Amino acid sequence: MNIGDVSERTGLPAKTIRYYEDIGLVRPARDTNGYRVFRDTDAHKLAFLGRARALGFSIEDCRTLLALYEDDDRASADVKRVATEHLHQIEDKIAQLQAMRDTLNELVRCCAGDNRPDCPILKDLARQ
Amino acid sequence: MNIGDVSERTGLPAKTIRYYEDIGLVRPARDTNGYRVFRDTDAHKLAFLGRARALGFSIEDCRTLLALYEDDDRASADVKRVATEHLHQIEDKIAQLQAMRDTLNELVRCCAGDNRPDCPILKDLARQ
DNA sequence: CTTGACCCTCCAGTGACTGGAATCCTTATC
DNA sequence: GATAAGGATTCCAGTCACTGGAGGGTCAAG
Repeated sequence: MNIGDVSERTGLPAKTIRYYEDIGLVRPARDTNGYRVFRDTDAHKLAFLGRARALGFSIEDCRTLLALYEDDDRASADVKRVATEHLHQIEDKIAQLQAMRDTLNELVRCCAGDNRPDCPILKDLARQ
Repeated sequence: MNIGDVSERTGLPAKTIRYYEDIGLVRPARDTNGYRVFRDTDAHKLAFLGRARALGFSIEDCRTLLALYEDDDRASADVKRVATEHLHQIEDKIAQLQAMRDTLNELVRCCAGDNRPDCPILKDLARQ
């Protein structure tokens, strides 16, 4: 498989796949012409990475998860730890964003949104 | 005021304040020794920026908001537009993160987290 | 005069790509 | 055999909003 095929299969842009090779997440073979040659296991790994990234795991988490995946002697506790930690970060982020949203909602609600200069949003940002 | 004072007043790191000067958000005067000299209006602007950033506005949004703030002939509609657009982006982000959280929660819930290798989290990531 | 707390500039790095230039390889068509 | 399109390669630079660090100048106190 060339990079275009595996890109289509996994939904990852070719650029991203090259980047993943750069940082050592995959190691496709090379054809005599210099083209990358992806085997099924490579495509499989890339699909794994795509799904882990879609769940918001960092590249370093993905590296860890991939290593655990390939380790037949792993403990599921190790996987769970990574996932739980990530889950907490997501929950923190959601809480942060919700706080922003609530404040913004209130400010937007109070703003007339007309052609006069008076604006509670700016007033709030400029409060002493 | 030197940069340390204004940093303490606004809660922004000195590095960040220098960066804001670099990108033209503030233009403090200079003392003969080369030190930045911040007037109250500069400190006030920086506090404004700090609050806008805390609400998640991008630097470019901050630039726009600051310009509107300083324009006595602004229309509050312009401010409201910026804020509403940002609010929508935050809401989208929250929805994304909640979807991730729900999936992760389910996966974590199903994982025994013991010393056996069998793991539904990896199984899900590796699904064909 | 020294010490320590400030301040300065400039450069490089972060995360995870993404865009673009310049070039090479393959395949199909004329 | 020439040519053109499409896909592959590398390498460099840019994104966003800082942040860290090196190497040096300035100031106030003791």
